[in-house]
Amino acid sequence: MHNCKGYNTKQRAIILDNIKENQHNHYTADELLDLLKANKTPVGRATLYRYLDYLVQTGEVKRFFIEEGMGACYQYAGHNCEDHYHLKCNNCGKLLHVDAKDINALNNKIQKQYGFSVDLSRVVLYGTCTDCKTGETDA
Amino acid sequence: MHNCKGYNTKQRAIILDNIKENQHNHYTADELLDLLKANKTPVGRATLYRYLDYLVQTGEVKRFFIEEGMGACYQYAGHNCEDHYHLKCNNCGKLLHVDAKDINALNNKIQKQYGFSVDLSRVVLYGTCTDCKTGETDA
DNA sequence: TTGCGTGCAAAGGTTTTGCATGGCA
DNA sequence: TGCCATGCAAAACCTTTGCACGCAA
Repeated sequence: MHNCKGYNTKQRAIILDNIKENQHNHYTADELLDLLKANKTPVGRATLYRYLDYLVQTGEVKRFFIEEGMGACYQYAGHNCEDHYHLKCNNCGKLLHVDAKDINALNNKIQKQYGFSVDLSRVVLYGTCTDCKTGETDA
Repeated sequence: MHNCKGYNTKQRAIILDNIKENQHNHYTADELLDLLKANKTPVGRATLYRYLDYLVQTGEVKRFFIEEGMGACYQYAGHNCEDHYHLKCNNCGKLLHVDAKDINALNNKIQKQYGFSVDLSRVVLYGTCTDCKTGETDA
């Protein structure tokens, strides 16, 4: 699927494995580099960025912009993201996968009214999750 | 309101006036610098960034990230703040501003079902606009 | 063997910071 | 007058790119 046009290298396996095994977390590029270094399987900076770009294109990995300056965050999403969209909590960083039927209704409206086709796999709505709202913790 | 703790300088008035007068548009920092230069009222880069940060803090101006990578966009919010969200065409890059009442309905559903509060000001839906779909032109 | 993948270092673009000067109150 | 704001340039930051070598198929 994701490797039908590229080579299967040691580095790519390492990168994907690490993201996949920590799919409940999101990492910046630097954090991933550190993680891989800590696991004694370091990977070059350019290699990581290039492969992440590729994984984001295929949809296997999601890229977020959480911090308001710069520094993208990456998180494993999986292959079947078309029937889900994502809610990202600004506070705790939690990523929720939510059934797409509600947003499909919105998509149809947008389609009819504006002729615009929303790419559902890229939908990420930012906000605050239940836990962070009730706990009122500003971390 | 926004100037209760700062000085009222010529530069700040210029910056705010320009953003306010074009509140239907959004600008990157560079675009704002160019705009001010074109109006023959240039302002220093650092001054612009510093004041924009301040306006974002007070809520008078919204900052969001459209392009995946870098370059924040700024837009006057003022009193009639979150009355629209954004549709971004992946092909031609066009940015559509759309009435928020449809997505407000979605937001309410999400709120009830998942207890998640969506930050409407950050909603950007990516997809393909009418022109690019029908014309099939890759710009 | 072919040609993509890798890694290093340098370049690229955006935002922040240090410091001396200028201007508001 | 006191203090904040300004502007320039340099630094900081994240990401991309060029190039020579290495490795998968």
